[in-house]
Amino acid sequence: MKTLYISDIENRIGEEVELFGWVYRQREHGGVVFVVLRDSTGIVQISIHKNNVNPDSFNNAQKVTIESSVRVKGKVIEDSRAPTGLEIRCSEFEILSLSEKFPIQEGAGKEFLLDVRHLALRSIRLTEIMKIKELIIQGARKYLQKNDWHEVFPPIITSAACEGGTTLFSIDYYGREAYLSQSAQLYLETAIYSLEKVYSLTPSFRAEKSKTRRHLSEYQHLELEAAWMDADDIMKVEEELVAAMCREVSEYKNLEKFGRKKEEMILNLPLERIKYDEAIQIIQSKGIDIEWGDDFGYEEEKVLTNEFEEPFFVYNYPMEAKVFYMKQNPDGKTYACADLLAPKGFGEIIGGSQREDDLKALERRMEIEGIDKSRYKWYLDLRRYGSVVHSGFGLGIERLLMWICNLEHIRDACLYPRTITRLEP
RNA sequence: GCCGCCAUAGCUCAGUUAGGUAGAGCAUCCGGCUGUUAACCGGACGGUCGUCGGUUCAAAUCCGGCUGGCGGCGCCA
Repeated sequence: MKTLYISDIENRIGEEVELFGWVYRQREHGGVVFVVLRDSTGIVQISIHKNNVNPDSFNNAQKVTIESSVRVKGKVIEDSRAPTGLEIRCSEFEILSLSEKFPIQEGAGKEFLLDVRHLALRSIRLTEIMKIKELIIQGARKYLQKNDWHEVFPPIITSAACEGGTTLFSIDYYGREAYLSQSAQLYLETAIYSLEKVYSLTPSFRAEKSKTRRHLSEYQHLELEAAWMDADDIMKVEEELVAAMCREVSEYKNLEKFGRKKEEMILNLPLERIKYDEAIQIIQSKGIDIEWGDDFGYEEEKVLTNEFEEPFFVYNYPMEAKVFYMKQNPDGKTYACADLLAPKGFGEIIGGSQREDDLKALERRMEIEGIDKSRYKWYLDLRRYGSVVHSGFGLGIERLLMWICNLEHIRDACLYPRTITRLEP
């Protein structure tokens, strides 16, 4: 078993070490061969001098191909000429598996890289993005555990829509039509009557034929739901959670590669909160034609989010722009809901609200929006048996990661992005 | 669903405006080089120009259909 990783060798200067990894680059220069070795922790240059190794090792280093797996022995030395300032002076170079010609080379196009995603995942950039994705989830779990949230595991196979308009993927369920879940929310609502504060991290599926850089057909959805919390309470949870996720990322050593500074990942709480009414005014002041009651399109959202440096809330949206299960405000026109928007056009990261806990009011909303109540019997039951003020929200992990890593396209936030046309590999 | 764009060597692309014998860089192969950093230098190899049809003496280039894809909007997290 491998025991030493490339990131460990900075503590082993002057020592003879053995490393296992993959060939990232190979350059031959007459009597010296340079191999850059890659593993999960980073890269290091190996120099193989003809006169310092046995002929087999030198021959191996000469013929080794990109992405071959290798075993290397040598002394760790500091050398400013090496890409990372550290280098292994090789004494043994063994090829474990000689790679066939690796299909990916510098300058490969986006489409081609997606076709060979199983190989493209070896890139340093994607490796780092996956590590940061893991960090934000770790940050979330730490926060949730510390604050006594219970993790639950709702079904992915469901019988009905959770939200009105969005399109569902249907599957054959023993001869009946079933759907892949697009949100765990309604199931989480059922769990708060026993566990009070619950969350789930599940894939959600949207069959929207969306071809934008912010959309996936399958994404990681972190959803929270809590009894005894109103719209203000849940906004506080939202910002604390996002701050905890960002704080975890702030320790990542290569953040500057993504154009981020450590300080930017320490959010200043409370985050700014603006009413929908104010948001409309800001957008109108930029010369865009929008009226009260309209939801923001992408152009409007971009103009608005460019006014901010950190994520911020927009709350109290008009009812016509949102969904039936939200709690109506006393003004009779808006919902007690809030979205968390990332700055600089990255857009909506969280959508949340207080939920309607009054049976009559909920039924009225469903009638107005033309929703078949019989399909939501169990959901309505929750309002018959000890109804309680409660709130919740959903966070798109890839959307947050996209903002944190300044990604141009959300597909880079996934191992295997699922988009309209992309099902393989 | 709507709007716009693209398809030429293994990869990235030029050539299309104005029709006239298919180009470059990288990769691959061969040779050279003991400090390279996407190494460099020399040579070789590499193509039914997505597909079907039309116009023309002549089509990668002009016109039409089809297929595949990209970007954006709507919708959303």
